[in-house]
Amino acid sequence: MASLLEGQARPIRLADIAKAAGVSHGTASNVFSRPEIVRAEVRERVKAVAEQMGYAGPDPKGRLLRAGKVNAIGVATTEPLSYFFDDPFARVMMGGISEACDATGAGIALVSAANQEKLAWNIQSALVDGFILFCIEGGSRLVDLTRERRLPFVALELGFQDETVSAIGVDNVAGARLAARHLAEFGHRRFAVLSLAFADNRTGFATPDIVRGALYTGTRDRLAGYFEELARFGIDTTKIPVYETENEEKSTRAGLEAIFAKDEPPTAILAMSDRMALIAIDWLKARGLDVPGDVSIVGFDGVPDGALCTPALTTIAQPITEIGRRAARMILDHDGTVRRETMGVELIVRASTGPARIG
Amino acid sequence: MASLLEGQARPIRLADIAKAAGVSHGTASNVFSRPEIVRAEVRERVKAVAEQMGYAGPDPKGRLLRAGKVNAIGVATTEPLSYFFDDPFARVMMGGISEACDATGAGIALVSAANQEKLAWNIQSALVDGFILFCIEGGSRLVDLTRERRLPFVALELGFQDETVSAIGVDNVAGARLAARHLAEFGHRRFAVLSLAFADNRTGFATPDIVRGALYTGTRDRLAGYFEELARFGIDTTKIPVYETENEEKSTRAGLEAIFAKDEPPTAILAMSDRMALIAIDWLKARGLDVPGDVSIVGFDGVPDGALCTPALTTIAQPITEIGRRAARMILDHDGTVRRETMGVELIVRASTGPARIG
DNA sequence: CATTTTTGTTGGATCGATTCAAATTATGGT
DNA sequence: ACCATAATTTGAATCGATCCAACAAAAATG
Repeated sequence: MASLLEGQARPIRLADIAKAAGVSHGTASNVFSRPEIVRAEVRERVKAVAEQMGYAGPDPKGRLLRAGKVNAIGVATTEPLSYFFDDPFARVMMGGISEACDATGAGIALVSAANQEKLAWNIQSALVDGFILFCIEGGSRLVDLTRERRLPFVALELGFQDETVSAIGVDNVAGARLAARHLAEFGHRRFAVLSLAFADNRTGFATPDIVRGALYTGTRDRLAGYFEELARFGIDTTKIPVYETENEEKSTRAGLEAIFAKDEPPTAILAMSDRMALIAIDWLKARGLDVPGDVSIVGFDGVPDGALCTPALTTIAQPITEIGRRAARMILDHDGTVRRETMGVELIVRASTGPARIG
Repeated sequence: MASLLEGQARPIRLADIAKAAGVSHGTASNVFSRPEIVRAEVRERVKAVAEQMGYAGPDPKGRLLRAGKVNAIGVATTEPLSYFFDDPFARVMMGGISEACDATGAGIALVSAANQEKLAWNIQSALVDGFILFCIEGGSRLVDLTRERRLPFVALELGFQDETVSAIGVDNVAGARLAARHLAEFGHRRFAVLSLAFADNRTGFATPDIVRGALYTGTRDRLAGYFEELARFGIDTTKIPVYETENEEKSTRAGLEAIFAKDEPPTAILAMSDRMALIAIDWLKARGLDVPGDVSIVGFDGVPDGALCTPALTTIAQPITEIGRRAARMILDHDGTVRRETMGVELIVRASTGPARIG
């Protein structure tokens, strides 16, 4: 008898309930998804049967296929998953995304992969209605992969000049100019730049060639902004060392070593991220250099940590939370159009910058 | 003609490709999922057709239904989604979960809901293979809801005495005793406790009645640990004010106000979370009280922020990352058994505790 | 050249639900 | 009792893939 096999772990389906309760599966379905349209008596009977058979409720896997909408947005990066919880910039951004998702009841699916094949697979198989892409390293590959899914997506924090992809970024040139002007007005004349990558997997001093061939236009624009403004102050920008890091501890410290090994060390550092700026402050302090007495430093991003460290970091603040909110909304109420938004930035003067030493 | 309707947004299905390429859907499927078993010539033809028709690749929604496995684990809480990125404890925990997920290539789906109906719906419809539950407020409801899904799940950080649910927690009694002993050995005799909730939505001084009827055994155990140990030092624990907060700014400050409004203010505070301890340090400093000179304070949890603030926080550290890793692995390689693990804790002595003032 | 093996391809069944037009039953009015 | 109308229920079709037993064609073997 079938009952002998009942012990099998086969999960109970809606159809099983329908059969057991003696109704059609259409009605059984209604009991769960639109209970008000089924007669009370029948409804209770079906529910009772379901309860008694240990039915887990309509399986979202089945529902999904029919409904089409997942009601979740995917946030993808090439960094490991922990990036979302460790990195201050990412965290603030996720805060904005969370807000927008909470407001509509949507979920968030975190997608990532260290190695390349897995990334492809994870993007291809993510159950989401759209993607928000954190384009750090390898951003272009991420975009290509995502485009194949033919789902709405927004690229964040970057310059893809590719006008066919939706993106939200900040005015990098303007922000960089703000930073440079601030330092120049303090009388600084000897600069160094802690740069983000111009292309994947690069690190070390950037030559003009590298800058010219920049894959990441965000990096390129920030540098252009720095240089344009400094040039207005009559500074020879060709002499300014630009060190590309991976925006983490090791390569940033290496960059600082290299920069300060030169003769004529800088009195002012332009860092393209708060992360690097914070590491730099730490490194300088450990070296016995005073910030801002000996060296002034301006970050970029405006992460909360910058306000808490000593000295508090002067920086170019992006409206990170707002960017996150907008990105999420772009996906949530996607209308098929490509949107490119550029947000303004703001110079926040705190304690890490001061007048250049006379001499 | 059908071609006139081609403009319609109807997405292309695998079956469409198969038809266009003149192969069966079985073969078309193989081209994407097991390309090695289909003849090169056919494979290329199908791929070309797919490319040309703008096929997005096999839709995971379809695949999912067949495959059964989502390859993602859900992390749920009753807090808003931003909790995962704001709260230090949650962040470290998510770090551990991320590690385990990265290792196996699984994704993370964040599930939450402010209001109750939405929570139910979100839990019911989350596309995941199992859940990790952050049982803060309303933990029991979260557990009940999740149980209905009949998917593997683990409850975190808590005392559910319910032995039928898998859980990972710490030895709250032992940890609390460590904290209490440390302060008692410093000669402190006047204590106050900043407590987590004993039941949902409570705040204010806890009466013995409330403690006895505690819904959250984690809170209860910590208090029991404090009291047991202090009693061994001959301290009358019935006199110790215990203030329940919601583990956030407002109620914690209210608690401190209330505690220090009493005559005989404490010289030592036992906080059941680092979060409260950190707020307390801030509050005490603002009030002109020295920590640990006037008041010593011990936290609980061991979040990274505790090491960075001034004075650095003495605390009972949980192996948070390890708990996260284990929880994730419990779901990832679930074997159908109920597992309950209790992890050890550790007293980390930093600068927020010191000898009691003589007097 | 017949027979066995190997390699590729086919198409029906299945995963677990929802939807909707049509059929059935109930209700109300005369 | 009879018919129009409203309230329920039914069952086939659909969502988009994967799996697999059966079959066909090509290659290897005797």
